Amino acid sequence: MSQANASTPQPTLLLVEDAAGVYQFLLPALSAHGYRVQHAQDLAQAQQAHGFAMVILDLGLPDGQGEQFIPHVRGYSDVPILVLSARQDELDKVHCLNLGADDYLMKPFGLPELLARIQVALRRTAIMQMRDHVYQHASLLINRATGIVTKKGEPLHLSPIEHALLMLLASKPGTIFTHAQLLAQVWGPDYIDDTHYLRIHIGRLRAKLEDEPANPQTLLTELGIGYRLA
Amino acid sequence: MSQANASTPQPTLLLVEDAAGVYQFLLPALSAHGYRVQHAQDLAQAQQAHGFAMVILDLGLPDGQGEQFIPHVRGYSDVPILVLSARQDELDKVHCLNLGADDYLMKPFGLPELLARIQVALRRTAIMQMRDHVYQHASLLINRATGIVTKKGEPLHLSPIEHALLMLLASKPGTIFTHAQLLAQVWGPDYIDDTHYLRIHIGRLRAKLEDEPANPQTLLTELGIGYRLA
DNA sequence: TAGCGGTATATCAATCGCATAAACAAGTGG
DNA sequence: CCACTTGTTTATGCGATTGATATACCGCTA
Repeated sequence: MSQANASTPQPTLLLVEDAAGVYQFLLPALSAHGYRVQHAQDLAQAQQAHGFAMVILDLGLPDGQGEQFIPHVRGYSDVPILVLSARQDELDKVHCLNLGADDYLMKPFGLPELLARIQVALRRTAIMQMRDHVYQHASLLINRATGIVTKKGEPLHLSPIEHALLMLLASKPGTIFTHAQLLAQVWGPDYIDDTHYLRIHIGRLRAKLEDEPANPQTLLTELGIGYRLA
Repeated sequence: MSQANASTPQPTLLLVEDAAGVYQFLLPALSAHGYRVQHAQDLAQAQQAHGFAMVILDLGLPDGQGEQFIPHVRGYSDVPILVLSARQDELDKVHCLNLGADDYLMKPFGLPELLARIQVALRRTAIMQMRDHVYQHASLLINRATGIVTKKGEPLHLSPIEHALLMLLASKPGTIFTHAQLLAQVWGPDYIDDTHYLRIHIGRLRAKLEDEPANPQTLLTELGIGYRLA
């Protein structure tokens, strides 16, 4: 797998590492693989860092203070935390993982494994972010961030009301939205009784985004309750 | 961190493991920590599995076929994959991680570490966040957040009254709701004496969500008082 | 064993809610 | 000014849901 790509800039890693022997090796190695790296040599520096996409934390810091950094980060962020340690104690592993770390790599480790595990962590967060922004069902794709809706790769053109309806439903796929909720959100609070509007526009939406509009697989009716996305 | 809690069911794990010595140890251990486990002894079985929240894959299968399961799963799902292996080869680790695995644990490993890494994977996929909203009993799942009810993984279709009744009962599982409470909430205050409505619709609910409707295990009668969820 | 209160099930017709079509009004851009 | 898109209204057919009635059940007691 290629590590770097001109059109997809790599994220920044925060390397918390006090041992010169380690960071003098890791810093150029990570850079060589396309990562930008912030380096902190102690907790104070680490706590001032910002803008990083993941943390590589060496527990070799004195007094076991390194572990404290895990809940500290977790207090404000969900970025992946990969712990490096020379300790062989399994309980220490479990402790760190339960504190909120995502991975724990024991020294000595090979650079390929470290790179692979960094990739895993970044890939996982990328998937989660995509999941937050993209809804997919069959050949239908809804990008909530951009508002773009495509079917079989072709962009769909939706009217403002259709768009608002679909975005609302896609904001919580699977969740049933009641008629009143949809009407209030899309048309306004005064329209919560005009369910016939809803039927018409749901019908038009289905005509555009269902393979068989008469047999909806994506935009589903909850009889007597409302609608939801599959 | 507590592993199990009667009212907050754990997700299902798919354990792909052919060695009896391993699964005879892992199956009860995982169950004891509150996980439901599907067990597949070979790839064919594994590929037929569905409904699991994560995969624990032992690479001990013959011909290195275990690795093939990783891209297979990735073809349709982002569920976490944790690989177990006796191989000490670092390249093998890197290979699996690059194929899409989320973690790689070398034998011998301790149960606490395995459990911690399972927790990490599930935490990452945010499945744990759903727990507060989900009621489970036997194969019945009620997601209060989405309003979706499934039995053995298949979504159940409920009528509006059935839905309202069940959601009300599921709002406080175990609590007895009197006939009057249910009638007032679902039908309206004028109907608190029409207990026969209740009987009919409880019966219809049971027909849909009980294994043996004639012998209810989930939606229970409190004679002379009302109904409750187990 | 029959009777009783409370509960469960079956059947069926009336009703309700939904999807669709068609027609019309309003707005937009060329 | 016209063609086109979008939003609203009305009407109709269909299927699911509901509630009424009748009947069956179950545990208990006399």
